[in-house]
Amino acid sequence: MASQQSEFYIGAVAEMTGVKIETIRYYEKAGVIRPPARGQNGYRLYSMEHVERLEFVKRCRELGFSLDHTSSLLSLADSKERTCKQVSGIAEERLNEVRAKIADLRRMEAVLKNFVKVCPRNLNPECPIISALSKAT
Amino acid sequence: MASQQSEFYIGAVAEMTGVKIETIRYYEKAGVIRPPARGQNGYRLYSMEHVERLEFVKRCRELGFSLDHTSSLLSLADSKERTCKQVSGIAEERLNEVRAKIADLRRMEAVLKNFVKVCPRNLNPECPIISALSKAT
DNA sequence: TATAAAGCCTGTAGTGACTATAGACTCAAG
DNA sequence: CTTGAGTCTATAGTCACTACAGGCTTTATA
Repeated sequence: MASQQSEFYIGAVAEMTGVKIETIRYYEKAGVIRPPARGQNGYRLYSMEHVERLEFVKRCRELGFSLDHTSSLLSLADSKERTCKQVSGIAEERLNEVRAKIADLRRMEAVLKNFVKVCPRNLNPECPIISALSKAT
Repeated sequence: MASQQSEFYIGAVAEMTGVKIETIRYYEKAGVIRPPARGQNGYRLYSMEHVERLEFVKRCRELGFSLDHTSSLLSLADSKERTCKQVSGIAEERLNEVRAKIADLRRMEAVLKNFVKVCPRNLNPECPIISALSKAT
């Protein structure tokens, strides 16, 4: 609350956020997070604000948002002119992607499940899986 | 059946299989499919066997098998010493991957669905999505 | 005090599975 | 004879990291 100017080296930030050192530097180069101050030795000096931003990015990434979308969400979080609609637009887009991917994977799962079911799993060379992969349905 | 030695240029093969020209060349360089014969002009000449192999690869890729696993499946398809068990081992591995990914995506879906649900999607800056992303749960 | 270990720096290359481009050659049609 | 389509090679770009190599600085130990 007061003027506690706590600053952290990259290693401490990595430990606090669970984002790897290399990834933090990568985010900086990719323009996702702003470059922090530097000490006399050239070391990056992060403030608590940086740590919070990195946590924001981490949560976005855990939801599968691209770095582009993550950057957009981050600037919306900063902007005073943002509208709730803009934010939910990005979220909806991601939700649709996720649902499409689930549908894809469920199709794959069905086929693979059947493969495993019909396969005798023995030591003979005859295999229904190979047959299925070898000719069109 | 007879000695019909039909040969195709890469463009024809791409059209027949639905695998893009560049991808076919990439598969060759990556060692997934064997290099075909070449005509006097240097053009690749594919046999029907090549076409079938490419279709095999395509089906594997549609099930999400890695190129490594696809290569393994392809050589198992060729091998006389293969066992059904080896094949189903690879399929089971992929099935587990697919199920793990579905589980991941379902978690994301749940969160995103809730985001969209609780978001008023209006023109105000207050947004529960931004709030949720900004602080830890 | 010397030195070693740990941490930080930059820059570059590798990952997977393509996709795209540049520049050159060949081939068929008008 | 020229145009356009098809093919060739080699290289770079994509995404989101990850892993070096080689060189600083800082901290801990002998």
